[in-house]
Amino acid sequence: MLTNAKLVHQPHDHRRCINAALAYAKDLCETENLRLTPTRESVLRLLWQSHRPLGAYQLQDQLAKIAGKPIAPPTIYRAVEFLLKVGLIHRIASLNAYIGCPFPNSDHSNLFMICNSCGSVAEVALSSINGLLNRACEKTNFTLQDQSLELFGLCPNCSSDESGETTNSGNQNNG
Amino acid sequence: MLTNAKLVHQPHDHRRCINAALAYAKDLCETENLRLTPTRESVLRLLWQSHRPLGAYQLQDQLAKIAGKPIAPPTIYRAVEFLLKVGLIHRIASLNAYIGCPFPNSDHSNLFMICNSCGSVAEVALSSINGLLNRACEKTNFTLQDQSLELFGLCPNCSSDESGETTNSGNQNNG
DNA sequence: TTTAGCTATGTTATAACATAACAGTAATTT
DNA sequence: AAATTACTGTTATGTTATAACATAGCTAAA
Repeated sequence: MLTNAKLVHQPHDHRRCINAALAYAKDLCETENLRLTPTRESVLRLLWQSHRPLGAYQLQDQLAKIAGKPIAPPTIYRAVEFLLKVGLIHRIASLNAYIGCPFPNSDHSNLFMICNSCGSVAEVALSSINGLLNRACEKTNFTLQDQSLELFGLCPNCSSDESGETTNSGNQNNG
Repeated sequence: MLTNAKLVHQPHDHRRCINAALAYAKDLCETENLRLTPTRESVLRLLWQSHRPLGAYQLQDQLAKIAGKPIAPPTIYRAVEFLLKVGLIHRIASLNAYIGCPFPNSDHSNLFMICNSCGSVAEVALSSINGLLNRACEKTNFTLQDQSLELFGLCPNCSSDESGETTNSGNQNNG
């Protein structure tokens, strides 16, 4: 089971996450002859500023601050579209939000664990899940092309919270 | 594996689907002391008119026709909220759309097979999936509360279509 | 049988998410 | 340098969802 769950829920040097993601992205774009333009790089960086997903309009606000000028929605959606296409980020459908992909180089199952309390999202790649899903699809003659698996609940930090806290701005460790 | 996949993708007497869903809903509401008001019943009926999900504004249009007067969005969202809460329908997050639940009385995994071509949606309840997901959550100390598992691809009918058809209004059997 | 409380609906406005369409600019190829 | 392609800017609009407040109708206790 490949996952960034431990990392997401523990204090860590978050600059490493950002740097690793950026380095990978630059490398990928170089070898694939893709253009990691300033806008795209900024959006990717923003999506790696925490382990919580950001919506398009949150990205818009933050990018506008960085750029020092207003940014229109299409700019964000174009950057997001590119990053999705090349597999550097994911869209969390149930949240209408986007998050950096922690293992963009590996086949994985798009399985997300979304904390209802602090909003953190960990990703899990689990080949046994894919096996089961493939078998279910075969049985029903469904040709599988893509998938979105989203789990909702409480992350380890929020689970152990006896405080009954239900805010979304809680005790996450973003590094 | 509990599924309505075969039914969804074969010609069938669709009135049975509608009648069964309505009968179950009425029974449930009676025994649980809930109110299946005319609006709620209409929305449920609309969601059972085919095995494709409907968006809130599609429901709005169709309900307005039935009612012979304009219907405002909150009316739809309230009915949908109720039906979701009592487990009679599901929300397909990736489509922002709603569909009747084919086995509302059983614990299931909220696993959907969504046809990219004709838009049909079949539901599958697979306890082995739930087992795997539960184990993955235990391993990572994630407290699972809810889930949304959405598979995209081609249904049996559209898979066997050699025509390369990509419309969304295709050859589905709604009964 | 009215009044208090609760549930559901009506209504208006707006928030939040996403894209169409077209103009302009920058990089790349020829 | 011209042609081509990829990217960005800009305006407008489409689509999905909810906030806030008013009204109506049911239910149960006094």
